[in-house]
Amino acid sequence: MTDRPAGSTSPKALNIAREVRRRIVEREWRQGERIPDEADLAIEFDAARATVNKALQLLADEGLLDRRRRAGTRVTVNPTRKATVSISIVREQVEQAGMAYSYRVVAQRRSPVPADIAARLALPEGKLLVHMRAVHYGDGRPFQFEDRWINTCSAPGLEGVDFWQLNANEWLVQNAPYLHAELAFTAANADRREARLLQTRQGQALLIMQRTTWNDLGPITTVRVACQPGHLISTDGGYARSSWPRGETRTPDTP
Amino acid sequence: MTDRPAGSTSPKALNIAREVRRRIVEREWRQGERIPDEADLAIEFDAARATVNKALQLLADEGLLDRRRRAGTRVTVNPTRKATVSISIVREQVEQAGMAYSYRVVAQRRSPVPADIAARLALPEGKLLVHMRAVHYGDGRPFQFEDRWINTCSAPGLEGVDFWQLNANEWLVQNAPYLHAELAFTAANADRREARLLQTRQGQALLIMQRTTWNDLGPITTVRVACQPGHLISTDGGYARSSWPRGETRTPDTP
DNA sequence: GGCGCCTCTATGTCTATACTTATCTTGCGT
DNA sequence: ACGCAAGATAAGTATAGACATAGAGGCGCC
Repeated sequence: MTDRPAGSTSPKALNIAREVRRRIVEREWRQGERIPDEADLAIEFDAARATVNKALQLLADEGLLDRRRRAGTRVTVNPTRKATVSISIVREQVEQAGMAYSYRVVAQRRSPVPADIAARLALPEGKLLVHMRAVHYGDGRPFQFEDRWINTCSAPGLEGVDFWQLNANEWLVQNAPYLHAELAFTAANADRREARLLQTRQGQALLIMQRTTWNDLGPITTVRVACQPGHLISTDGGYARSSWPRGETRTPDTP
Repeated sequence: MTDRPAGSTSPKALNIAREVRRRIVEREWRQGERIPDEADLAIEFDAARATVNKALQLLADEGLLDRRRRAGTRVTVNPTRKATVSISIVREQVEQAGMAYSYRVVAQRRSPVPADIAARLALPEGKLLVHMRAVHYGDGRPFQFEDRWINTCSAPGLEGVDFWQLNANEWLVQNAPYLHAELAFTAANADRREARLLQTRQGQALLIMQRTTWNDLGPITTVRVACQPGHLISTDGGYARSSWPRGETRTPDTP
């Protein structure tokens, strides 16, 4: 439905990229081998060098090619492939799953940052930040529990906002675009509070997502999100801008 | 050390991207607002339209801009920002952490695929695949436990390989480049086997990474990796190729 | 032989130009 | 009023040409 990258009618650069990728995957060009230079490929594919360049850059970004000036382009030996995780606001995630979204603030107050959070934010320990805890629900069932610290200094306009009413997540996304973000995943056993708020048992393994954002004024917010048990975070396709079937296209047979 | 993107001597397209990003972050151009078209920006920045295009494409990929033909470019309302996880071979991860890598195969045999794995691979249930379990160690301590299914049909040349000796992970990376990959994270409580192999207690929360790769012949391999307790998977910076000052802009005071 | 300088090459980047394509706008005809 | 077609516009893509620059390889000097 989205599109059918029909192998020949899509943009030329993508066709070239696809063909080069094919040659690598089918081992016509093997790991570590040098491939023809841009000028030659331009002739072969009857394209301008800039177009070939674009295609090869794409594959280099994917991690399939190694390119160096003067040395030429070669197939990566131990490809470090990249996958991208898309972080959208929770409400959208929930609604996209066809559930009704709701949200409850569990606690909110200004308090001094503990050492670990301070370190993460590179702020002096004990500085007063807004600390809040909230639960996001889908169809009334707990979806995520977030424990967030907000640095009002980096989020002008935040003073007058009442997070008991407004969703901090969305307010920040819409009003405090960031320059830099860090994101990490880990797992942890649910403690008493998490178990209660996520309506599960203590000790249950939870996927933890930790996220910190900065702008030019400094750290904006750091949040630790505990996902409902069994929650899955999946990444986009194997190569950038690919438009692989959204998942359900279970190719039924494989000869 | 790495580089000093001195704000003006780096590639023109990146400078433009940086400036546009700044205008968005500092809310000169607000969410939903339409920004000047490429031609105008080209004039303003004294660049060719192609250069501006490149810059804006970059920001669109980051999720900061929404671009549509004829409609122009506007600042995304609810930016869905993307982060990328880099997946390299385990040995490199371990060695990069300054530890000595080792590896032990726990089990390997051909066996019929159970239903869940079959579904994931879109293969008929019961098909004979290579099933193996292995543990990766860093400095002798368990680092990851992997449970892998390999479809020999999609990995020609694999027949003659002895995985009791060779590292499957590396063999596959080097010999079976893929066209498409799926990657997902979740958390699970360690079962008896996992607890034993990872030298932890049963019930310990583990970060689970599930990965499946495909080439044009079909599914190649699917693997479920259980990481050592506390393991953190972190993503690259908030925007592509960013190089945030690794520490000096620590605004020490915030009035 | 080893070190450093020079050269030449393949990629990196930009430009000006042109054409394509999606889609918003306008205006015409009924 | 309404629907539809024509036009205009902004992004998408490609191209030829140019210059910049990293860096591999060769040369010569000591």
